[in-house]
Amino acid sequence: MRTTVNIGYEIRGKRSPGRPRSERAHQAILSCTLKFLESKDNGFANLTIENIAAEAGVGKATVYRWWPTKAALVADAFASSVTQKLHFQDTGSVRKDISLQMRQLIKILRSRRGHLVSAILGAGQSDKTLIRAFRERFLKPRRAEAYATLRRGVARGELAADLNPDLLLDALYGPIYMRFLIGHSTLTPAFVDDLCDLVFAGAEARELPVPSRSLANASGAHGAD
Amino acid sequence: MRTTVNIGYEIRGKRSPGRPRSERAHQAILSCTLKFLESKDNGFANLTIENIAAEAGVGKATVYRWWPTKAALVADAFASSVTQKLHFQDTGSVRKDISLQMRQLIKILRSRRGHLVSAILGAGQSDKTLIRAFRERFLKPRRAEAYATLRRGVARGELAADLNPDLLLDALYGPIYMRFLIGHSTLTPAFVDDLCDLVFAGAEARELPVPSRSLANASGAHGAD
DNA sequence: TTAGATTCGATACAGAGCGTCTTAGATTGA
DNA sequence: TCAATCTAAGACGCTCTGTATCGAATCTAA
Repeated sequence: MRTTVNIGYEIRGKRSPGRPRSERAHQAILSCTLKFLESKDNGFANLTIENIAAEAGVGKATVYRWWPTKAALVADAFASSVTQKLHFQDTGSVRKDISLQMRQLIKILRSRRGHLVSAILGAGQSDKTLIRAFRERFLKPRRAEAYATLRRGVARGELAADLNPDLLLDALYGPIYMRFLIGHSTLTPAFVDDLCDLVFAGAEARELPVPSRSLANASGAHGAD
Repeated sequence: MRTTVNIGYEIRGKRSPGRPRSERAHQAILSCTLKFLESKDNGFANLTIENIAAEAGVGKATVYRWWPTKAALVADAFASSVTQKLHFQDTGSVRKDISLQMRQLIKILRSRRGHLVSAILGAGQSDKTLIRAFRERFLKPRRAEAYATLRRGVARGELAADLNPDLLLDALYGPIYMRFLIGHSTLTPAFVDDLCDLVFAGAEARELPVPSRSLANASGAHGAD
């Protein structure tokens, strides 16, 4: 299943004969998919290939040629939209670095882009391709950055060295995703602050910093599915 | 929209004339819906009313008569299946009471019943009726029990009295739901233990127990949607 | 310049499932 | 008995699916 944004032709100057793929059509399809999913009451369920094709001024077969399923299309649209505005700073304080990024995340989740995330995660519950795309293209890169941030905190003695980084990150981000997906309570900056107060209180170093073991190989800490 | 399990007839002995509703058909429909959603690769998306009707040996119109949408049917099926095996004990330790219940929860989520939960939460992302049904019928009753458990902990001086109960509960259960829905890591009893270690460390009382304010009116702490 | 390859937009097609409706029969209270 | 309400079965028009076909367009290679 094709789930990568891959123009497919013109690799090292070589190009197979034939009419080249229309980049205009490609972009129009992804753009219309994003626009559809970001709008108010639309979700994965009522997105139809026919609508997207018509909206993009494209033949239906052109969509099916490049994306075998609706899920693959949405996954690519999501990947092409992943914001670059979600980074960790280096303020000298882990707690500050992370809470700032958490604030950025809830801002995105509460914006129109949030609809896209809930569409992906929602449809992902019955389509493993989608949820995998979310993990690989969204979660994993951000985790990699977070690991680096945590390692800085350990080196500065702010965090316990033997703390499991995935445990800490899930404790911080899990409540955000839970509130986002279940909607039983609001996602506010004050909530982020309180959450950080609570979780970091249990994550602080209680002895002098020692060479980290569990954080040293943090990037390999992803468990199986 | 009808989303309550309501037999509808025979209220206070009064019954309108006409053939009574077939309880056999009613139960067969709910049962087949549950069976379908609990099986391996089935989700809300590929559940069809026609299949359910055929499987239950029931006319399609009989389904539509009682449930206006697929979502209402699934919500009712879910409500009729909500296990009674998910309660909090009173061991004398909040941490123990809650971690035991968390272990029960992950056991359910990892079982066939977990498919039902992910189907509800997944489809709920594009159907507010469903996600509301989950909150009202599953989350809220369990939260009410959890508040009581936390109050006991405050009274015993195990928890800080000024701690927001929803914050603490989201910090504990959010990571479970996140792992369950995103699947980036596993839901094991060891994870529950580590998570409790981390979160309760920040929730412990650091002064003598005082009369609780935020926990006193905990049952009214649910925010807006 | 030409032949072959590949894509394009458009549309036709069969199939699945939707939600409504009709039918004929069953079961109740008045 | 009769009106009311339910039942199972399935016909109906509709939308969307995913595939196939069409002539036109655009590229490489000979």
